[in-house]
Amino acid sequence: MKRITIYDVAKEADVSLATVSRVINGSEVVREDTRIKVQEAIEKLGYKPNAIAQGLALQKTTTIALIVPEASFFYTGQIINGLIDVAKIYKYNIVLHTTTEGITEMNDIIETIIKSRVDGVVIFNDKLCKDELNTLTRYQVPIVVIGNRMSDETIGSVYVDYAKLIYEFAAQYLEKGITDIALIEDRKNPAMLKQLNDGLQHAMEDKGLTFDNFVEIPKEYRSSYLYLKEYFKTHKHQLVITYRDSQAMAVLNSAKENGLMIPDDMEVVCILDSKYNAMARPQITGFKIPDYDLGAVAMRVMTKMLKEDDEVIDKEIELSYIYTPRQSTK
Amino acid sequence: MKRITIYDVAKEADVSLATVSRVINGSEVVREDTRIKVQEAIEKLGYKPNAIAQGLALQKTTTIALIVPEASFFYTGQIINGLIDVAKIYKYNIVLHTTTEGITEMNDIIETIIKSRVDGVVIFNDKLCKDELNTLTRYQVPIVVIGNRMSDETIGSVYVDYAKLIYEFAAQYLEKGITDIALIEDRKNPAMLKQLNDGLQHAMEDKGLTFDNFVEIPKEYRSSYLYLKEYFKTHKHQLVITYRDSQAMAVLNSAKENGLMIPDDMEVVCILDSKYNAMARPQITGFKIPDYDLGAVAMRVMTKMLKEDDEVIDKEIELSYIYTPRQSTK
DNA sequence: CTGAAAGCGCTAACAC
DNA sequence: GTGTTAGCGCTTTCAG
Repeated sequence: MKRITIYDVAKEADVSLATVSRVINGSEVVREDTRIKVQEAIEKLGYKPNAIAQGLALQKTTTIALIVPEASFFYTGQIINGLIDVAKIYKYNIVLHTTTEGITEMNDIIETIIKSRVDGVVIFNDKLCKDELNTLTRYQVPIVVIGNRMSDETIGSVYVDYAKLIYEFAAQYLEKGITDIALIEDRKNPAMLKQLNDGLQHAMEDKGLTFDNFVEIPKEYRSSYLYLKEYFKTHKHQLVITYRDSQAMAVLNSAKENGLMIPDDMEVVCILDSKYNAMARPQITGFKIPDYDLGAVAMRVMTKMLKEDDEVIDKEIELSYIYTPRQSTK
Repeated sequence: MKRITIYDVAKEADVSLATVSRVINGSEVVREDTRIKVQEAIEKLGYKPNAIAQGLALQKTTTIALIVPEASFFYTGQIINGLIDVAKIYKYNIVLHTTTEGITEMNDIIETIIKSRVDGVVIFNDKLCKDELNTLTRYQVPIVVIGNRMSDETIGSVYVDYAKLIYEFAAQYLEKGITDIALIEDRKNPAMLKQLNDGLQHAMEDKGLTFDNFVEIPKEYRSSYLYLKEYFKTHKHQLVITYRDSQAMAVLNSAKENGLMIPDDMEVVCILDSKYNAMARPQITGFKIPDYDLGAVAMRVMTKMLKEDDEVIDKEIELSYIYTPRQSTK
């Protein structure tokens, strides 16, 4: 099948290509019968407008780029889902970029993004440097950041205040006299870790204490499980806080196997709740983070930034979490 | 910053735009000093070639579309990771489409894909109809299907033979005289289910038996857990087979709470292994499916199909699984 | 209400 | 080696 263009349709319908263009774009000014004539030609030829050519002519691609660390974590998946679902509503396409360590230079991604002339980019990335944002800004690409609070002429953000989350949570425990609180984490996500650290620190300081119970574990489940199995032979805390579900499970399994009863001997909480937390035994307490909404709202903010009218919009949107107590805390 | 084009660079470097085009595309024929001159102009102006315009001129977009059911399952995530990683090597962009139930019509996706003139599409979708493939084929879009075996002039596929997998597995058990085998599954993925069913049926028939132990459970963990908690009050099998990790865990938890010991009273196996299977207690036996590779190989097949030379390529690629025994089977 | 023509930014013959 | 020019397929004034 030969590539069929607007020109073929024009000939078939015996009108000019301008008219065809008008009916494609739903212009009001076309007379009913010529519209029908054109529609039929389109149908007959199986014509589909070339979005690339449209993009060139209109100087916009109706696609936005999404940068995530990697696609396989449940919450990144959810963010992608949310983002795509609302992108669909506004007819935007999503081109996905991952910043897999060792495989991709962030710079390369930014480079291809600029070349591809996307209308905007949504970034959910942990180690996100100001540099990258700057070059994007230089090329006037609107940005929405997921996870870090910030805003600017062309930057918006959607985030959860983890510092506050952990502060409030820890404060409760400290209030009850429980002060041996440990944070068990790899350093995969420095920005997040900083927030958690700050919040915890803050809570401790309010009680005249200092926080120094940070336990660094390996990045993968298996090795952290083994690591912790050793660790809990000689250590124990009143409360252990982890970030991801797999980390909480490593704690759970290794502690149990060292004879520690959860939650009686030690309480465990996982910041980023997931369905797997409810499948573990004991079920793990967590905070429901609105991951799907982070994506959805980010995309919504993006569409607003992309609209021409200068309606004032809120460029920093904080989403809230829901404490979800289960069996791993008292 | 004004949009800067190849023309600006040409003026700045005092050459024609053809020359600029040549250096952008690494043409050999440019003299060294003019190349440098142009490079400097590009640098100075911060010029980035417009991929849209290139796409128009070259009749190719260097982007391929990926269709998945939804992004949040671990294995879809892995497929995406694999696909993107190799796409990166060949400089392809990935635009991601999800077929979330109720939100998207498959037809709409196909429509936007055709309009966006991607160079190819990779489909990992369960309820994938021949219809959609046909319209894609009609517009001569090369296709690689993940998960179902098929091939054609413009269609390739990468898959795992689940029928064989389950056949071989079940045959072993039947050999030992274990015949009360149940398949516990929702009907989210009919194509997959059919394969499993066929394989199991086949194995049973080889022993002069028939398979009729299909137990349909709800699609979400929580409800299937509750469903099974009732079910195991009055039922019990020698071997239970599930598809996804969450289903296996629902079985595990509900069975345990009904006093069934795993694996002594009942063995459990999960077709699609995941890291969570190793976190459960008892740890769940499964089959490592090369999800990352499914994505990676699919993309590799795609690049081969896209190459001009008519090197004969294998368009049906079967990947293998690895049986991973853990504690939930004897 | 419809058509003619310029332009979006780039590539690829074809000249020179 | 480098420049000229004709597209790639579509949108959008500007006339009529």
